[in-house]
Amino acid sequence: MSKAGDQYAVLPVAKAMQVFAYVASQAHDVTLTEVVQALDMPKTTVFRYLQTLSAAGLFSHNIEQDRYGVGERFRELARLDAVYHSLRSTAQGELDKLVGGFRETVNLAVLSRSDIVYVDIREANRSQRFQARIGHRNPIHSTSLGKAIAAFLPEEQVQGLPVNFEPRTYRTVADARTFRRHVDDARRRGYAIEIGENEDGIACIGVPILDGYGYPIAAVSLSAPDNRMKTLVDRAAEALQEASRRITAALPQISLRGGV
Amino acid sequence: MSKAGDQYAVLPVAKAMQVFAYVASQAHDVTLTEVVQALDMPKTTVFRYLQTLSAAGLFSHNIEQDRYGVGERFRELARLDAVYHSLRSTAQGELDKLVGGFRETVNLAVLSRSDIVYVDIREANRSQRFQARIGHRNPIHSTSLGKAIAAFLPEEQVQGLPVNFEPRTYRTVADARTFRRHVDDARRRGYAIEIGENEDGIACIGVPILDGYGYPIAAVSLSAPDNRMKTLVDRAAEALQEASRRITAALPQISLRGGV
DNA sequence: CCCTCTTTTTTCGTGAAGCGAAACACGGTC
DNA sequence: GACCGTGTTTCGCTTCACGAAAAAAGAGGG
Repeated sequence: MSKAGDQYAVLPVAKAMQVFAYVASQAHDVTLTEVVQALDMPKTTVFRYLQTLSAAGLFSHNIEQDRYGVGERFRELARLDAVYHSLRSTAQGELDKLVGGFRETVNLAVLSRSDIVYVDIREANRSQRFQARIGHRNPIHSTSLGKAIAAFLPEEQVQGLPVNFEPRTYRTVADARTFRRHVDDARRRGYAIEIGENEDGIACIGVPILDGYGYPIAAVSLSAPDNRMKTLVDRAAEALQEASRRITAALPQISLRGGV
Repeated sequence: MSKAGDQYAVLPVAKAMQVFAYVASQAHDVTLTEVVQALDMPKTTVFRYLQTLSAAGLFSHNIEQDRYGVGERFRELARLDAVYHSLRSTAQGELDKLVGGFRETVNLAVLSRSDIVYVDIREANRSQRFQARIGHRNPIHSTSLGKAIAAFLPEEQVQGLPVNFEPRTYRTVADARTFRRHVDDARRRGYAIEIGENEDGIACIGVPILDGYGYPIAAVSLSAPDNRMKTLVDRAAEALQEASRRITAALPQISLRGGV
């Protein structure tokens, strides 16, 4: 494989990845010597990589047979990536359609601990200063994205959410009761609204994206200055829900349960 | 994570795996500084790991945005593993049932280049000396496993098989014509037979395992001394086909195409 | 348009630590 | 019981990974 030329390559890492790729592409669990012969590396070196990768959980080491195979941690990461990858790629077209139809900013976000994380953002209007960026976090309680996801989370998981009710504007939801009401409303309605609770003058309407098991793995939202938003709430909610349904349909049938 | 105590751990590899896990578990493509902050590692170090992992194809480096994400090579390996893992785990019970029902050795194998590779083996009779082991290879043309798979491969792929017709016993198929006939017979019949062509005195009957797209990703076989085999060909073929169908049904709906 | 701040890339000398030969231990097999 | 073919362990020698700090490349902002 390419190893010269990549001037910043860290050799142990590059070689360990060769081992990784070999083991992962075998249908059976492999032995130390098998890897050594296949990759023509010193026994000690391969031994150490196998140990290291096993310790990291990417491999599982079957002690009684002295065989190494792909580990559960790797499979978790792979499942997570499969879902997220599919989410982003199928959402792409839908986001484009939405931003094209409304000429307002459209966001895609997932839940991560007590925050929502922006995964994709399409700005209709590049002059806005405050827009979020990919990877940025916002609280659950101050965004329509967060409320939309919370609304469709299993009850016990909503309880467990570490919401801190940190105020973002003077309108930010400040206590559990109000939050609860907003979330219940969102569940009943099928979409969440947020008016200047995260950023003054900006309103948002958010819709969850459910996976095949009804679990809200993400949310899409449309955000606009609140005067403009008033006139298009209904149309936007409808369009967002349609987009969400289409994204759900294209998602792989994989459950994430505790994987996040 | 555990890093002390693992006396053979190679630090660069272990740390690179932390980076790997972080990137893979984010829903969005990440930036260098984001990883640095999240993992609290020196910037240069993380930079090098990201470069190394990108060079290995496990990550993709989005140059214009300077973001790193999971790469296609990783996804390939993940798909491959998902299929193989599922294959082995769902085959397990079926193999047990077969060996219990017939008291003969049962094998599970996949195709790898010009060989079949044993993935699981259940020996009814531990006194046999010649049995294959997990990971061992045998030629396609001398085994019922190979012929069963070849019989259900797309035509152009059968042509491309680098079969060398190396003789294993005096009965081994020695030319393309005969091989062709055996394979065609197997396709017609739904199972392949092999009588002393791989090992004197041992006969085998093999059935392909198709994935959801009809592609033969593996094969199961029952092998027995040929005198015993005579009396149970029909029953065995039936049982193997039943097992194969059940395994297929439990396989994930993922296509492997050129991934092997 | 230039200036400034942020983020990524490059350089470089030091010394920690990865390397691999070879020796050891272990479990089968003849 | 001696002999493979395994997987571990040790050990001394460099190698090569490390991270500070500087340079380059972008992104805003005045």
